[in-house]
Amino acid sequence: MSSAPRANYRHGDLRAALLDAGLDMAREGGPDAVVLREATRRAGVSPNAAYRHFADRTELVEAVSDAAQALVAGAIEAEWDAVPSRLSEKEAAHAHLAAVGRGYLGFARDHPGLFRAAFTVPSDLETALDPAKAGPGGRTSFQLLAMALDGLVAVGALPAERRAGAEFSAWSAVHGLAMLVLEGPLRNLDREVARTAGARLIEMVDRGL
Amino acid sequence: MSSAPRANYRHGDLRAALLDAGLDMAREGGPDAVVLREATRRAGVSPNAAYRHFADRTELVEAVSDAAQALVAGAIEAEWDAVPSRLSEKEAAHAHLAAVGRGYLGFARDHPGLFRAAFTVPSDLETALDPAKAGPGGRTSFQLLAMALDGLVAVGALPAERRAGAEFSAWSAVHGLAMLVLEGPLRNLDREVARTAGARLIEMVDRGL
DNA sequence: ACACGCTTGTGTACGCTGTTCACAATGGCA
DNA sequence: TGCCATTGTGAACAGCGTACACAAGCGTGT
Repeated sequence: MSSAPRANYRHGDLRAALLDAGLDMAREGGPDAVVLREATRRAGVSPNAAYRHFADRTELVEAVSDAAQALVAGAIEAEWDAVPSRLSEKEAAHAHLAAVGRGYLGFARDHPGLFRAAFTVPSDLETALDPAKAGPGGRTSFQLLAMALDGLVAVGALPAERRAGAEFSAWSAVHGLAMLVLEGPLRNLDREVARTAGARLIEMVDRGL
Repeated sequence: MSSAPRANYRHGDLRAALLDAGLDMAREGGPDAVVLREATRRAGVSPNAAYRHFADRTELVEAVSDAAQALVAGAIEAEWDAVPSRLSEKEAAHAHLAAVGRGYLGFARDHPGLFRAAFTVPSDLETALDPAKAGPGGRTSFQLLAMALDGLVAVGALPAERRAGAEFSAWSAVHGLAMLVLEGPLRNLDREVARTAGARLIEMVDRGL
């Protein structure tokens, strides 16, 4: 933010500034566009200063990824909360699953660079509960998906014996569409077509799980 | 192949040699590992020689991508051909769809670098019919998927009104799992778990399309 | 047969990247 | 007040993609 040449030798919160710059770059060009030197430049600091806060370029990218994942979780939460409250239990359960899918795909559409930074980078499932990746509501996108699936089981819309591993199937479906459209062979797919493809995909998941 | 310092000033087929080197690098580290200078080094040639055959690094990577897509198509064809011939029409149609999914996921598992090079790179759907991306049987993976879906419609296993755009849903599902496991948050998923997740995913697609 | 000229490979150079090492400023704590 | 761990700086290196000018080889027309 403050691009004025700082008075002090010390920066104040360089780590945050670098992460911020990294997020900006990821927004514009995905994880590969996160370049360490440029981040230090934007923070008004010499290149090597970064190494006091990140061991590596990859460590910076990972921090950016975590932050981006938190943004995704926030987008999903927003869709979740927008589900009308006057639905039957069963309708609500289906609606929540669809909301998770819509939130995921919507974020991918609206913030392609951040989306790719979030999910195309080292950071395994073991740490899917890491609060750093959670949204304002304190839940990660993975946890939100799991909640939706539990809801389906609770109302009898999903047989309990098919619950195990259902996250993987549902997640794969939306993630695949997002990747195909963002950086894959569906890159040039018409925006509106992509949108309806998303809707149809979510139907498939709901029906097929 | 011939690493002996060539006698001639001319190389013979430098383009093929560069592409070959590129494929090797992609095999080991995905599309990002395809580095132009290293390719020329492996071909025993000066860095700039590459520019006589590829305008860009990205053009080299695209050539590698096309070749990798052809390999994927070949893997899918192999699974397709392995479907037992003594099945009922209906069983065969389902089996062919599953074969396409298995071939896709199997290739991703066995050749992660090439898979990513194939599908995570510029090259839009418009050119999905490009023979350069076809397997030995002359069909691209996209065409094979379409054939499987047509087969389902033909035997009445898929309502005709749901046929349109079904490629996107089916493709998204398998592609998503592959990407999550290869370079996403499911990176460290146990190999066997990933395998059963793939099987379950294919069931979901078959049921939900 | 020979010279012309297009194609293909070479050499040098530039700016960019990530990263290392030795050094300097700073501020909190004894 | 003086020490010292922390945080920033400066210079340097190798590797990358790429541009420009030049050289070697081959095909062709006369």
